[in-house]
Amino acid sequence: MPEGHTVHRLAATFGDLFLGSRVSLSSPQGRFAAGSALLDGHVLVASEAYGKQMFLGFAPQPEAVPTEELRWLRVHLGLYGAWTFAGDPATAVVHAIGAPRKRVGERETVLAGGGGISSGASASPAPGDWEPPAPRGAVRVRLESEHACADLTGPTACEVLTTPEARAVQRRLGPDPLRPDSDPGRFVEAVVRSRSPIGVLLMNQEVIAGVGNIYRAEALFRAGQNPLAPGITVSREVVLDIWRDVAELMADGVRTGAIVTTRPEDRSRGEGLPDVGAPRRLARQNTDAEPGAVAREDSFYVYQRDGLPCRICRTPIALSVMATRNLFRCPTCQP
DNA sequence: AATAGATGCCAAA
DNA sequence: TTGGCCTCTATTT
Repeated sequence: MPEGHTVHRLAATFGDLFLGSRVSLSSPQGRFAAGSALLDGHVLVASEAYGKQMFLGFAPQPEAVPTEELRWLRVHLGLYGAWTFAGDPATAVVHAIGAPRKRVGERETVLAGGGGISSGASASPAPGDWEPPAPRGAVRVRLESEHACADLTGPTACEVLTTPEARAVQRRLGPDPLRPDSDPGRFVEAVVRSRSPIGVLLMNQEVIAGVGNIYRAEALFRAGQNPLAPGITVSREVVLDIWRDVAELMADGVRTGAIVTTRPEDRSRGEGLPDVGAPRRLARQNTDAEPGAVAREDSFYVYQRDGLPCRICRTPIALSVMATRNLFRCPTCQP
């Protein structure tokens, strides 16, 4: 269950692991057999994220190929999609999973050896002898190089596109706060010209690309903004502040692999506030066990904290539904 | 064993 | 607004 920060990490991971390498593609599950065949044996020459979508560029040979002639694998993880990586022991440790999967001990690392999640006992093979682990579950696509492999499960979109087709997809997306070339003004104008609630606009990928349900809820809380307010009623200044805040939060997310929107002083473990309670459902963070990582129950102001007291004013967090998704809000702090 | 639910999104009504 | 899709995990029976 990724928002944009996860996809940007994934694109970076593919760059680390496969850029410049010839890769084989297969579809262990079978549902992407035709697409895999189109790219099988090609060289990865580009790895990019636009909002929640990742584009991997392939060329038939390593020699320079005009951009117009590349083939692109477009992957959108949707709600459940995930990538898992494995690599030989010599391969640098990298990061990134899509959907959080709480298997004991799982981290954002490349799994050395053939054993999958907890490869454990078996002696590491010599780098040259590395064999990728057997696919686990319904693997739509496997990318495999000499030293690493990546398995995709459960994507909402996975297809091969030409360059113009890929561009057409990208053009329909709003500015992505994680891309340096993005124009905040496009976001601001789209919001202040719309009668839709700002809580809907933030989830609209044509308005801003990469924001999902957590960043929506948290950014609106941090702005003290009622999600129901029509965009047209919000000042440009406030909208621009929201852009800047989201950009910073998401950049943190890329760095750490986890969404953390609380300021240290607002976390229950910190000074000051008495324990404000754990959520009843334990959503997962990729970095739970990481030393220094912020615990999941301290990471958010409102997301999945319905019924719990607001960290600032103690009013119970309210839950409703907006744009088909759960919306969390503090009725007092976000009037 | 069965079900609910998840950081998403589309098409049909 | 609703149903459908994709997959896996945690919770409930």
